Amino acid sequence: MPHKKIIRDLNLKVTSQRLLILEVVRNGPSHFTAQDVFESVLARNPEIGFATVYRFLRTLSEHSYVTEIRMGGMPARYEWAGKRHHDHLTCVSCANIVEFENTEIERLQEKVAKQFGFSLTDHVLELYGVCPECRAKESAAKAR
Amino acid sequence: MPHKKIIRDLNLKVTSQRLLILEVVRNGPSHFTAQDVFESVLARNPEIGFATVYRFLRTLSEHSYVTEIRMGGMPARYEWAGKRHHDHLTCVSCANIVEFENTEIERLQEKVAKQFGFSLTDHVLELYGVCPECRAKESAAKAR
DNA sequence: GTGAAAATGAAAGTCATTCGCAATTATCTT
DNA sequence: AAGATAATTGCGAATGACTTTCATTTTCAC
Repeated sequence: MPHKKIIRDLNLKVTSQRLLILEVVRNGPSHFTAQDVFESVLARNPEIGFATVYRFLRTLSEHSYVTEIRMGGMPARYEWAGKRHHDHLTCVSCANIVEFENTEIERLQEKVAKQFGFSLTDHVLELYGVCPECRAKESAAKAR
Repeated sequence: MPHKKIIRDLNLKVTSQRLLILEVVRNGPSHFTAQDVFESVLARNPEIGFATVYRFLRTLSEHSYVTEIRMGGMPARYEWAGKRHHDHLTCVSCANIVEFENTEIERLQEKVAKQFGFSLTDHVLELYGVCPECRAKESAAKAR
């Protein structure tokens, strides 16, 4: 979908800043913070304010164009929501993020909600661990 | 375990403020924010500082005496970690929290981590939905 | 083109949390 | 039990991630 159409779908005016933000969000790395986006955008247009980036990212996430993940303390991470639903497995040592999907877990979540009479609207599943590379490094360090 | 012993186990000095904080944490509601604790503690000792509560709660959570749950934006919620592991199902409408445990989900999480070669250290699973009471209210409101 | 309404940038404001530090206290040491 | 000593505290100021405000541009429907 062309970027202009996305903006119009949101009932917003098409501005150069919004186009630039979309450009960066869709062509950059898949996980990014508002700060990341702000910096990339700044490089191409030094006249942009970071409030504009925040504002637009918020709007995009409210309309499910991007997914916002807020884990305690640290800045919110975003990602373009085009792809299928998935959760994250994050390395606590190097911050590398792996995406996974597991329909079995999803199904069990629904089941739990139903058990308590809740209608499920959303969920957060974030796994934390040590990735293979960091595990290797750690055992190497221990052997030394 | 007596509160003094808990504090000594942490290699900390036994002070009246730490004892008071433990008192409040262990006898109050099971889920609480630092602000909640601060206010309860203030009622019994008006000479206590906010930072002291935060500092001690942080230490307690670092040593797994309490569990800290930080969801984006809002203040961190804590709970005494004595009980068995569980996750939360939170009502987005009235903020009521239901605890649940599901070993099947836990097992699948381990499996996912193993698939990617990670050793799992931690996880966050928070389900959001509308509780039975709020669902009833909502449909009543709609019918009006 | 024109003008009303929306968007923007810069700066100030929030809010939860953390820090710096001088004054106070708990726990040795003797 | 008194003093030494090192941790702890309360306060206010600092931080960091947003969020809002508002005067000034821009956009776009006519």
